[in-house]
Amino acid sequence: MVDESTKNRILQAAGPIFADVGYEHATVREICGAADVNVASIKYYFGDKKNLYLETVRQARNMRAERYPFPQMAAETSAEEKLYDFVSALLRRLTALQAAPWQVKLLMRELMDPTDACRMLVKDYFQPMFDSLLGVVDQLVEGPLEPDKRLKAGFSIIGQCLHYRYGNEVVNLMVPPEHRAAFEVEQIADHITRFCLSGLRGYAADSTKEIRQDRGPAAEHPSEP
Amino acid sequence: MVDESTKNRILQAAGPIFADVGYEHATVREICGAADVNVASIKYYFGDKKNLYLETVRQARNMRAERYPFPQMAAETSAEEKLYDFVSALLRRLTALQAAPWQVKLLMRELMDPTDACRMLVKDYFQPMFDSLLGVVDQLVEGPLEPDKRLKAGFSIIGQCLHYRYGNEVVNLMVPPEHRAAFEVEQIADHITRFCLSGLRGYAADSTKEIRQDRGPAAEHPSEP
DNA sequence: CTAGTCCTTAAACGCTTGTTTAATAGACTG
DNA sequence: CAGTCTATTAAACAAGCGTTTAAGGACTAG
Repeated sequence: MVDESTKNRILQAAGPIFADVGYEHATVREICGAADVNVASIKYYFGDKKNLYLETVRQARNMRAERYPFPQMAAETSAEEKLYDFVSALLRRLTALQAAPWQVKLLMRELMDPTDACRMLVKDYFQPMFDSLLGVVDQLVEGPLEPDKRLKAGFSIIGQCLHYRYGNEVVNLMVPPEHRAAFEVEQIADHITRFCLSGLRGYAADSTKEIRQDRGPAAEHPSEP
Repeated sequence: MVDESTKNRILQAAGPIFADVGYEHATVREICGAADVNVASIKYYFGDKKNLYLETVRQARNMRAERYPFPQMAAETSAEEKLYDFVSALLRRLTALQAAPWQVKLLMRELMDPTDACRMLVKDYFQPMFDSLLGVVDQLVEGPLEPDKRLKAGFSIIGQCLHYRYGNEVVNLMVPPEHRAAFEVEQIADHITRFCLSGLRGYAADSTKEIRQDRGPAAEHPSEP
């Protein structure tokens, strides 16, 4: 049933390895060892390592795309609930990344540190998610939002989520052990959702108010050396 | 005046290189070339490459620490204004990172991808910033916040800022060119500040309201393969 | 002057990397 | 059967890496 061809065995072996250690740290010898294949096969089937990586990313994208045509939310679900679902699903994917399938790991790697032409597919993998999020945002504010504000609101939401992945190390250092229990996915999702809901509500409202009193360009840090 | 000793020349040369290309991609030969010094000097003065890196990070931290005892805000400044200043300063540091001094680049690198024992100094470099932010948060909400909520609020704020660095590539891909102009530091800072202000205001208020109606553990994505 | 310490040097070592070669075996074809 | 194309192999290649060696120069102290 499964494709046991040499070429495919290489791809199957390369996926998890690239996902775990990244392009640079992955060696063709390790990949070929895992695939139980001679090193020369890479030249034979893929030309070189870079090309193998590209095909691996492509494969990961396709596998995910057919597995997840991003979750359709029922129309009757409230926008608030949709937001929570989005946030919680994203958080879950990000923080459970340790145990995530290699396809997700690999795509995340590309998201954080895009290589070459792959950013094209980063785009067509993540854009749909983002658009669906923006749809929820639209429902949450009364009246249409200017396009750039719409985008910024979206970034604010996913920024808060992604921080628990990007800044994972730092978060752990800053949360004292006795409060560690309050940082489970559900509770973080709950916080972010509330924060964003009330953030969005007040958002359009006071868009006129000035934050800073006029005191010149002060409060700037001294210029860098 | 300046320390022209061989050891110091190596450190001066190593800093920008590690900052630019990271530990792995930096080669001792390149560093020694830049310092105009023999490769063996690294063994002589630092033992090995890893140790040189450690001393370089240490040096960067010290230089920044004496340059920036994190900005004291005047007591009469409003909390709203303080928040804006914080956000805008952080954004500026992050997005102007292209031209940032190597010390900042290097420390950021450690923040995003901590190596070994260095996370200790990641902590004592960033914790003070974070604490000062939490102080501002305290002023912005009426009544004391539970400790974990306080932390989460802080993470929400810096998460939104950091996203413009971490997700820089993706942001650029998702912002169409005609709205690019609306993504200058001031405007992003303005957005984030407003979003957080109204987020924080409503935050404590509706902490009782349930977001999700009870419909079981649904809306979960299908389990990963 | 001599001995000893500190520093610097060119060269090589040993290892790993991606890539390539050339030989081989098998399957299919005319 | 001879010939050709496909697939696979062990081995070597060339380049880069961090590290080490051993020798010698420059200087100071006895």
